[in-house]
Amino acid sequence: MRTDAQRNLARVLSAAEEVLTRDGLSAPMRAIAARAGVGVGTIYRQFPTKEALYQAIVVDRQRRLAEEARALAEAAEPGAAFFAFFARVVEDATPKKIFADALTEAGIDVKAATAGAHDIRGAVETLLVRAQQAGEVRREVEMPEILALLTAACLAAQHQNWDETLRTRALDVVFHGLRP
Amino acid sequence: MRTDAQRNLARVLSAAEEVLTRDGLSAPMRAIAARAGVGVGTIYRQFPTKEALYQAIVVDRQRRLAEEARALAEAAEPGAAFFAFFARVVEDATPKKIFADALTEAGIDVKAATAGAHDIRGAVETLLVRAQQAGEVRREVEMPEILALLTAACLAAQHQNWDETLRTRALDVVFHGLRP
Amino acid sequence: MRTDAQRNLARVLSAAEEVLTRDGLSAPMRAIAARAGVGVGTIYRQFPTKEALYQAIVVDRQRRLAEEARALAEAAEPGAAFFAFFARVVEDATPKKIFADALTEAGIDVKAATAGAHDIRGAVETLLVRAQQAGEVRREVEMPEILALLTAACLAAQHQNWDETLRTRALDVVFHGLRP
Amino acid sequence: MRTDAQRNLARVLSAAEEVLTRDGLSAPMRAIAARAGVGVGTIYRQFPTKEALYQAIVVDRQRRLAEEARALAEAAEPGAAFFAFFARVVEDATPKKIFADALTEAGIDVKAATAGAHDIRGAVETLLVRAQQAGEVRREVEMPEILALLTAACLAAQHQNWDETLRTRALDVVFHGLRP
DNA sequence: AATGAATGAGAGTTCATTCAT
DNA sequence: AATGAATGAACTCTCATTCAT
Repeated sequence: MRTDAQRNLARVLSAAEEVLTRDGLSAPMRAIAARAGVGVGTIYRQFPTKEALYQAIVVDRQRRLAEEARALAEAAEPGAAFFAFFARVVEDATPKKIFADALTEAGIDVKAATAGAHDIRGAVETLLVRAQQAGEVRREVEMPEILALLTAACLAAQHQNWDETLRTRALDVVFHGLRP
Repeated sequence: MRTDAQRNLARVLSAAEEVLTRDGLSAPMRAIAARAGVGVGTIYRQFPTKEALYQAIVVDRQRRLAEEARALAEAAEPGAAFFAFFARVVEDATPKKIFADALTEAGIDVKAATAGAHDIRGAVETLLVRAQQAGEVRREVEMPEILALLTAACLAAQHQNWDETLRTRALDVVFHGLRP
Repeated sequence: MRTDAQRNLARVLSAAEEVLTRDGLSAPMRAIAARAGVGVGTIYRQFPTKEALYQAIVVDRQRRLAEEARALAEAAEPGAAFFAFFARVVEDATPKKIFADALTEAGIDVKAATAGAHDIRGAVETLLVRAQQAGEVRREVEMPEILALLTAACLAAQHQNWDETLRTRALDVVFHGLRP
Repeated sequence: MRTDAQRNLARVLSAAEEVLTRDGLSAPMRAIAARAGVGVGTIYRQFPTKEALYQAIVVDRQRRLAEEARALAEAAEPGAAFFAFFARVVEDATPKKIFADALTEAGIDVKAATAGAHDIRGAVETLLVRAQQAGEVRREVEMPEILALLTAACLAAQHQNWDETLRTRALDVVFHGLRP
């Protein structure tokens, strides 16, 4: 039964991300359960409340973002890597409100900064510092505003449904402001 | 009873702004009515649905923003005026989700751009053009990204509850990116 | 002010009959007031409750039906007069639920039978007796079933929206059953 | 939980029939739920709206009426069978407004006439034709007026709360009118 | 005397959560 | 372990009735 349970957990997380992302936090648990092909009771076995399920997705996002950031940390061109990561996150965020929440927590939650696997803050900071050392980002820029700007772009991209043109033009301004 | 009705309308709008702003669109109508010191029926007399009440507040916001923008349009220093308006909006937005909705509509709704009193888009554009003519903002920057960045900052300021320091640092980057 | 009040009373009754008849008892008082061109308060000055207003209309109907019946009581051909009255009531009832209520009260309410102006029961009975004396209606038929059948036809005509053909065919059966 | 669900469905239908029949369509869902000993949510699980619940009862009535009619279709004396069915329906209808609605639908809805199990129209027509072939009902009488008269009697019986005497006397007239 | 704004109980309906199966 | 039927509080909205103007 271990395997079944694991598969169900994965299914639930995936379905919840899809449904909550598309319909907002007010989406019914039934809809998530139906998408996952399980009963609502099965979700409640894993997550005591809807809020807990949402948090689990946010944490999952953080983990994936941190992974991407770490993957770019070794890149040959630190400046390009940093800006690519920034743009990539905003691009993915367009239809996904949850990205912004993931980043919000990263900016606020101190514990998250220390948790190894989910240390998105540390991973992004590595990118930032390397880009600064390469002279591609101004030295006086610090992490809080990076996360703030990243969150802002994600929120607005999702809220206003930015198309590619608008995303490019808006990020151009931000990147211009980050460069020396 | 004309006077009473007017006072009640004002109370309702004020209470709705406060409550919806604080608790989001999911705040119950009862809560708004209680805050306004009226019965729920009194709200429904003026606004047929909750959505209509929300829209009324958004429109009111647009009007106020447009007024502020127009007031700054004659300022002696166009660059300072533009950046001051930008910063002012974000500052006010910090606890008010509704600013972002007002701006989102301005970016999307074409009709809003033509309605005299609520023409926030036109008012901001005047500020932008004058700042560009004064050489304080890059010529290639256009209205869509201005509204997108303004919305983004408002959303994030509210979502993450930006303090003054964070707001200053984040806007510094954006303003740096807008300058030549 | 007496004239104004009287005119308002007439207007209210007329509007109430129209609206309640068309939309049923669940029609809002506002709708009736609007149709009458008065405020709701004006209705409540004349009728303490919605129920009282409805009763007033029923009584008014009874009065009119009784008048029609009395007018036919002197007719040359008693049989034709009786059947004509029966058919006439059903015809008028088609879109007017209130006819049936007026008749129902006539069948039940003993006081109504004694009240001069509203004595629909007495007026119909005169028609019936004369038709029986003329040999056009069977002697063993009595008032209770006459009112019951009349009510039944009115209710169904309104409920099923009888057209002329159906009304004629259904009443043919009833009239055939009443004749010797 | 299949058994519980079935029991609850039966309870809900039974309670709904009783309450809607007694208090009309304006009876609150809460009252039905309380009568059935379940929560309102349980009703909404089976019936998406109050209207749907009402329709379910009407359809159920149609089914039962059609069954009774079919049972009588083989009877030895066609005339007696037809009149017995007519009287039986009116008798049962006395406290049940829903019978009339079931019949109204039968008279209007063409689809109902083709649906096997609910084909009340077809079942009654069989009774009628056999009674006519046996010379007990006039040949010129047709289905539309039969259903109209049946509905009328049911409506009035419920509306005026006919007692046995009144029912007998009223139906005597109708049956007399149907006979040659 | 007339108005209609205000009230608030109560309507239908939804959905997070529980728990019998 | 998994299901989904059941629960009922809470939601938005309506409308009979009251009462300040």
